Amino acid sequence: MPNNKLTKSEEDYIKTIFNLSEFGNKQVSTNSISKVLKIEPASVTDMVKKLSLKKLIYHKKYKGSQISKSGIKVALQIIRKHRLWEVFLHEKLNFKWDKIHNIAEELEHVSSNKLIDKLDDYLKYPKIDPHGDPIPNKLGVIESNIKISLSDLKISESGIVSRIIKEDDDFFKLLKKLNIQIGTKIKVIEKLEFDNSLEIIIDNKKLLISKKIASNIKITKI
Amino acid sequence: MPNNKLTKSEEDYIKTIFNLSEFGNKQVSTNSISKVLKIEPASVTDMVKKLSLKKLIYHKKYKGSQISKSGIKVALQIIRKHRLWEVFLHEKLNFKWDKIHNIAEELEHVSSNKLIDKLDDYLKYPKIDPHGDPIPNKLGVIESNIKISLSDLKISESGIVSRIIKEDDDFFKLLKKLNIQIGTKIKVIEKLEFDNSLEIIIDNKKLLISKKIASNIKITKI
DNA sequence: TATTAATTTTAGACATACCTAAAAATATAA
DNA sequence: TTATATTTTTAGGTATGTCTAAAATTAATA
Repeated sequence: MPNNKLTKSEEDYIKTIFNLSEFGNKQVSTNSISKVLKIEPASVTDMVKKLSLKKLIYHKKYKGSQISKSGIKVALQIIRKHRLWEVFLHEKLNFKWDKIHNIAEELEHVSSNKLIDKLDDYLKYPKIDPHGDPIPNKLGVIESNIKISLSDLKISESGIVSRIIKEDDDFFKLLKKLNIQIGTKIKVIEKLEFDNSLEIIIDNKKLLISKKIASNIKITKI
Repeated sequence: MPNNKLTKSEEDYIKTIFNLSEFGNKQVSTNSISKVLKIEPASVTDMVKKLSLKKLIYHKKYKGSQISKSGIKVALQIIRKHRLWEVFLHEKLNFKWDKIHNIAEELEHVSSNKLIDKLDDYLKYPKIDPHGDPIPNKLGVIESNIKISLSDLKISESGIVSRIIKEDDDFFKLLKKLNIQIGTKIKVIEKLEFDNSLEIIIDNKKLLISKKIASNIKITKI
């Protein structure tokens, strides 16, 4: 049974809980939601109760929240809208990739499904958004095994190295020196405006790599 | 002094008051706003007081409301957004012209001015929307062109439909049924004394339309 | 002009989505 | 394991934007 139309607030909570839950597997604490949305924990408790009544999440007092199947469905549709709008803003309106998030944050709450499907068609069914994040299809399915360039990871996102593009001994040597190989876990902590270099963390050690290096490394987002 | 960001509700009221005021010249009654927005008169009174405090309208108890200069400015920007989105929906996403109004109604409240200016550029600065309504530019200026009401056409005169006044899905549907849209050529062949209905010819077919319908259709005389 | 009708406003309520302060439950540390 | 700290919830409050019912004002009509 499809739920009634959700408010912008409800949608924001569902999206946040989904994002914090790592695809629905983890319990999400009231405090963590509070921090992401910058809303006081007491208010989060209120909303979490409400969403629980609507069966979009499960919630037990003092025990955190877990997103439900129908909650995941809703979340994926919001994420789909967000990312499709990001593609539009970037590709058609020529917004820089770091300027599109806030605008998409507003557009994602426009309700018409017909609109988003037509937009999807117009954009030729893109699989990833300008940040490299995968776009769920109409049914909420995310194509798995999507690999994106390390240089497309956003700040504070992580991934596992899954492919090296440039097949070249010198490049391999360089990577070895940096302790980067297939399977290495990498987290991006900063992107320098100056030359697009990435500051990353590997095994708790910070290092700086150029955009060129990063764009020759494919990773699977985690 | 630019006002703080307005809520969706406030924007809806301002737009409505502007539309009812015929470019700021007329007093607008509480009841007429109530009817357009489908909100009870008592609630309209509340909001009208609030907008008056913000100097977007002038309001005297029991005497109706008049939109102020800054109110007009705000209204024109909302209308600009609405109509640019309509062009986008129609031209880029291939929505039928009678389906776009409600979606644009939501999109017009997305706040970014940068967004709307880039959209304007992307659409190549259109002058009219799919309903034939003029689109204010960034500064709120509307390029004028002389249009008269279909109901003011005389017997045996013809014109091209250039604008639909009443923006309402039911009315759009009716027009579609009658095969009337922007660009349709209409000739008036009779005006009935009985109720001021017009007998007109479209594509060599005669039909009868009420005065009310005719007065909501603007045409350019040919 | 006096009465009736219509419009507009006031008064009091309600839902939503937030807040603060304090209490309750859980987690951590001595 | 008890004391302390942290997290979460409850309780009560606020602003926004709506409502209904009734009072005030203005307009229409007999």
